[in-house]
Amino acid sequence: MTMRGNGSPTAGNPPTCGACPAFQDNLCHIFTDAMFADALANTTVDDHYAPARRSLWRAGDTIGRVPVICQGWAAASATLSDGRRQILSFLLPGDLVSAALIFEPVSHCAVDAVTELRYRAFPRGELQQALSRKPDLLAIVSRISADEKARADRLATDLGRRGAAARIASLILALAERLRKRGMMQGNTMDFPLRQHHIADAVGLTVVHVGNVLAEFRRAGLVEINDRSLTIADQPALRRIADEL
Amino acid sequence: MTMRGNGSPTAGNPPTCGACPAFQDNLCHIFTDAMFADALANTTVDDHYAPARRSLWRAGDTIGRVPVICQGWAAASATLSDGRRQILSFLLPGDLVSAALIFEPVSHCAVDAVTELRYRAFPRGELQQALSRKPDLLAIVSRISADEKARADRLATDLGRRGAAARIASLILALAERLRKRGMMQGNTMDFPLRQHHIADAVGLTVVHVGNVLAEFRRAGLVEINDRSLTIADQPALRRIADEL
DNA sequence: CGTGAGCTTGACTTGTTTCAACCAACGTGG
DNA sequence: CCACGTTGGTTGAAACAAGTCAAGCTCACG
Repeated sequence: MTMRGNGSPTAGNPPTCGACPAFQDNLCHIFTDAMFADALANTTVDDHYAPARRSLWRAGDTIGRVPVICQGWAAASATLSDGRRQILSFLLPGDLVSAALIFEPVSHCAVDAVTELRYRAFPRGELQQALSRKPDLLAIVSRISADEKARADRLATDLGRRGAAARIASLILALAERLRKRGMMQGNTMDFPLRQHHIADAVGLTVVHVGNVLAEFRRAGLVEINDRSLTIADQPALRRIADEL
Repeated sequence: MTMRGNGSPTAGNPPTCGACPAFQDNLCHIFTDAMFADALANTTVDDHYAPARRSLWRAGDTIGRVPVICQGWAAASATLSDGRRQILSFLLPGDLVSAALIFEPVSHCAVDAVTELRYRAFPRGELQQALSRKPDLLAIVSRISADEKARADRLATDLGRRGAAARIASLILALAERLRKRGMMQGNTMDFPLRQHHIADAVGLTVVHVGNVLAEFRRAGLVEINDRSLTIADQPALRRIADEL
């Protein structure tokens, strides 16, 4: 299955996305799910490409279609008036950018490409129709939405009640977990395209402090990071740290 | 409209909740909305009462019906293994405890009564049926769900990227705003049943520090707090603080 | 009258930020 | 080819924000 240029219609083709390996639960990649493939059989689909570091949408932007990440990582974030930034979630291949976009065409946070990125946009109207036709789809979407909410709540408790080391350990473990579900872990190592400033903005710390904690993790033999790849060397210990202070 | 005892069915009665004043948008009190009143016309409804400080549900609990707050305040929170707690949102009269509960019967966070509390529980099955029958209702629920998500994201950015004073000011303003929509503000003053430990758990600080900041606010003439009631004395200044550090 | 929950205040400690300097890798254009 | 700016990472010292510990106070309640 190959990617098409911007806006090229592929009516009749069950829309799939060749970039992502096997998916093991219905939280991911819903639009290529058997049910959706049926519901969206004759819909127009357009694919998009963005280079690393490109801003895709800013808070308040109108998004005509419902985007799904196919390849690469992106970050959804909120920016304060003085420039401070909080990354609210990392978007991985197979992720709907936001479940809310199925119903409302306006993004409430900014989205930036972390790596080179490919995403696919689906027409909102047909999605909604499919949704009201098949209650099963509604269950899936509500599941995705609940999952987003659970992740946001988890982030809030991490930021509010955990120390630096725990937040960072927690982030690493959560990403590993999500990647594993997508079959994107090789043993205990994963592609890790995040810069320290991404991590800092995600866990609410400064870049310098993140660097220190990460160095500490490396010294303690918890993780190894080189060349945009991270391996979890001592998962039990990392998990212990994530649960503690 | 009067309250009934636990579990007493009121079939045929459009379910309303006499405790809450006028509601000005569809985010609140959806179950008494004209559309829902129709959809749920002959459903059984049961009312519940809980004294202040009572725990209603713990994380992971199964909740048979979908609860809506009628009177009083509650807090939804996550608790860490060592007892630290993060309040994820305060539930006000008219609030659905969680939109996710419409689709799944298990709560992913704990809920505690802040004040003496009355809430009403609706049968999930009939709610879902009404939802798939009328697409308008789906729009409303998706709106509520998006709103919950936006609030969670807002909380995360506050906790991750703002200082103590800003977080507290932000909380006060957000509560005032929500109460105003419900017609529960008298000018610039509101009922304010929160203890300092609630605020502390909501903004991710210690009780002592919250006390200090609040004292500072009072000294600066920003707010007045006495006898479980809070009045915003200098809203512009408070707003400025909420946006800054 | 005692008890416990809630608020206030002060002294001290810790975690995190800020500021600054420096290095390595990389791409660009002369 | 080299000089150069940019981006990302590392390290150390000093400043600051928030946490901890502790004591004393009020008030409501039994």
